[in-house]
Amino acid sequence: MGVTLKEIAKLAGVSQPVVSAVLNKTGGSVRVSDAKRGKILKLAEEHCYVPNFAARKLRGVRTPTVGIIGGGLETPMQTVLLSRLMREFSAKGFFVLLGNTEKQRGHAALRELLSRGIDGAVLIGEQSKETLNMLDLPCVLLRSYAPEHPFDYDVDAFDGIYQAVTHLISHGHRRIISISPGYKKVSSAMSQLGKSKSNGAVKAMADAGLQAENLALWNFYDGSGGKDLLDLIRDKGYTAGFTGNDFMAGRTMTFLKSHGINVPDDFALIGYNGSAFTEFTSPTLTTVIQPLYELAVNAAGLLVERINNNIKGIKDRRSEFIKPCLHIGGSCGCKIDNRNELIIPQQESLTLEQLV
Amino acid sequence: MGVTLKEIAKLAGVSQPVVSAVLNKTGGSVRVSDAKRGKILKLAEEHCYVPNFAARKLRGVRTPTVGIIGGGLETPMQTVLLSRLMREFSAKGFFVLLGNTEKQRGHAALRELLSRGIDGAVLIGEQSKETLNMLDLPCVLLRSYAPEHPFDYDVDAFDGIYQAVTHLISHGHRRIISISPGYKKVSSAMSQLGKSKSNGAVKAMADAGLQAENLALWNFYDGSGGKDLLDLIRDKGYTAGFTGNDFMAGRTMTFLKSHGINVPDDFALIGYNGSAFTEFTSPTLTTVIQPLYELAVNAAGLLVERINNNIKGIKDRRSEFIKPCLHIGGSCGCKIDNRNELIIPQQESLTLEQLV
DNA sequence: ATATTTTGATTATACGTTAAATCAAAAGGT
DNA sequence: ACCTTTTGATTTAACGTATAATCAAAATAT
Repeated sequence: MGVTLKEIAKLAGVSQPVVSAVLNKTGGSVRVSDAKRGKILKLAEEHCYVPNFAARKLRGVRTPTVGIIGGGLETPMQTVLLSRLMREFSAKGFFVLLGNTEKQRGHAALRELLSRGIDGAVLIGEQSKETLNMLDLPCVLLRSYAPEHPFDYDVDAFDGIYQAVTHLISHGHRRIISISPGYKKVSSAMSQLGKSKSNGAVKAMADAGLQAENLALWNFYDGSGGKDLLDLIRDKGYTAGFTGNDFMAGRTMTFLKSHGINVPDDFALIGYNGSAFTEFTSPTLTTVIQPLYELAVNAAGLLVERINNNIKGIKDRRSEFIKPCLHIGGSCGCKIDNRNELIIPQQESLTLEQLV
Repeated sequence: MGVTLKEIAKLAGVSQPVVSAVLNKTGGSVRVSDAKRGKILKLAEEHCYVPNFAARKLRGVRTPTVGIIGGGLETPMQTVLLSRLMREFSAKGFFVLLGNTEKQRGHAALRELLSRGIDGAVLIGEQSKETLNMLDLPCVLLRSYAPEHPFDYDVDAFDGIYQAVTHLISHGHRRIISISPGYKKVSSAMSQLGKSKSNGAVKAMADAGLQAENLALWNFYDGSGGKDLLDLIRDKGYTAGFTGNDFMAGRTMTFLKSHGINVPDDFALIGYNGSAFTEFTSPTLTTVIQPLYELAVNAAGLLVERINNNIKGIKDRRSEFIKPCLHIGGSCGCKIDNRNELIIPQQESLTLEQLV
């Protein structure tokens, strides 16, 4: 490790607390002459003194730090959320520790962060009972997916799909396909999310007086090469659909086009997420924008508030759903203006996906 | 903070080192009876004992940890690199600390990580002299952009653009436009990257016997609404171009199409990055895939090697460029097959951008 | 000239952990 | 019965830092 206070003290010919006092400006009842102060500062600079975090921490010096568990970097949306959370905490003066959720279970990741002395934690996704029990510190739970699971903020996926399906119905569609990742290969957390979305679709159909059988489910990962989807469209009278994410929507559009099925005239499609690339499909993709920015801002604000007021544990959750926003493109059948000017984003408003 | 060894010791009616010995299995010359061992383990479990990281660290217990500086989450490509680095380090048993580069200068971020006791660091992008001087620990420098700046691995942006331009020339194009972010609003690091790319383009032109004036530069952010670009294409005989990233390429395609300029017949276009969405443009976008995976794997491997062999400081850099790969789509004029099967990615091979 | 304050420092202590050194008692060997 | 080994612990010390407590000398006050 680096040079210590004691070593600098020896070089400067003073005792160690003097050095500590100089470098911290504060320093209790220790006073020091200007001559020695200068000497010490110079030596510290020369030897690249960096305070030993462990020692300070042990001593009780607080370095505002929060941990984030479960917000992996595997998907773009996770990344966006994580990025925004980090920016928020950074702006509020907190250092952020990311739990290694790659190999470790959420539980082990939490232990790791706890041992490093976090002041609070954001937990993303469903957590085990074991993990929840250990949460004797200020924390915020996000995106639990499961209604019975405690949470503070979550994207209202139910409403997102409700909006999408209602919109498709408003275009006159009566038989609609849910194109989803299915339950075969996804995590239990995602299947909970899938359930919320399904419920949203069912409710939208019911509110429009449509029977449940008018809502078909097709598993994007069924491995049939899309044959079943074609059957639904050509033979069973389904005229619209929505997908679990924009990528699936893009792939589906490409597939349908290659089979002569025109989007949106023959089949209307709505994606999910609000990925930046939805403007590049032909037609542009109508999509459900997840309010991740608001989610991150709320989460960071709430956690800092709880840290400041020392509110520990997982009681008294907010249980607040944030509504997504339907972003209209051309894939749902809406008429949209053709731009003939180059749209250049302002530097200030560049979103994550728009940059390099 | 949580419960301490001393507290558990008191509850168990033993001295504190006994508890330490039980919970660490190792424990020096301390021996302990099975009865007390059980009692202690039970108490630790009940009280959710988590070792104090600061105290262990101070005591000299090594927890393999690396820091990453400058790999922000602002752009998708940064994210991809970061994600892959984290996965690599995680797999090798290292905890990863991300420097908060949002507000802090790289220098302050490094101090922060150093104080937290990292065993090594990956530094992404150009670093200040001050930062480089402080690097008295195992480290790997990535993506310096500036040739005079020390680095271990970098994407060969020169070659990437060389490949792109050479490819355009092979399609018969003689006058080519570099559509770049320009120098107005980008960081100095990016302008260095821009220089490398420019040099690659110039070299490709020269190798094909084309004069420099056949290479036009157009600043995507010039605010002209694309007028100058249209002039270049309609009046000055430019028939092809390449962009600084895929997003700019997508926007450019949309713009050209709205003005009746057909891609690739009227104007051939190649993007940069290898973003997943390039398959969704019409025609699909030919792009330069950055070898970020290889970059991350190499970087992680080298850093761990340097940590293990205790190779400190910034001497003896690898200075190795990794070549990008030109991914052919339809925007450059190549004939590509029309798929009529739905392409479903296998779960195992899902790339970052393909998931939700 | 003596008492008091101010200045400029030193010594001591504690944070929680680990490991070495030490120690008492029980068990085993002759 | 006495020496040796083994078992099961306790006490001590150290990591680097920050602060309280202490102290000596110089400056100031009375």
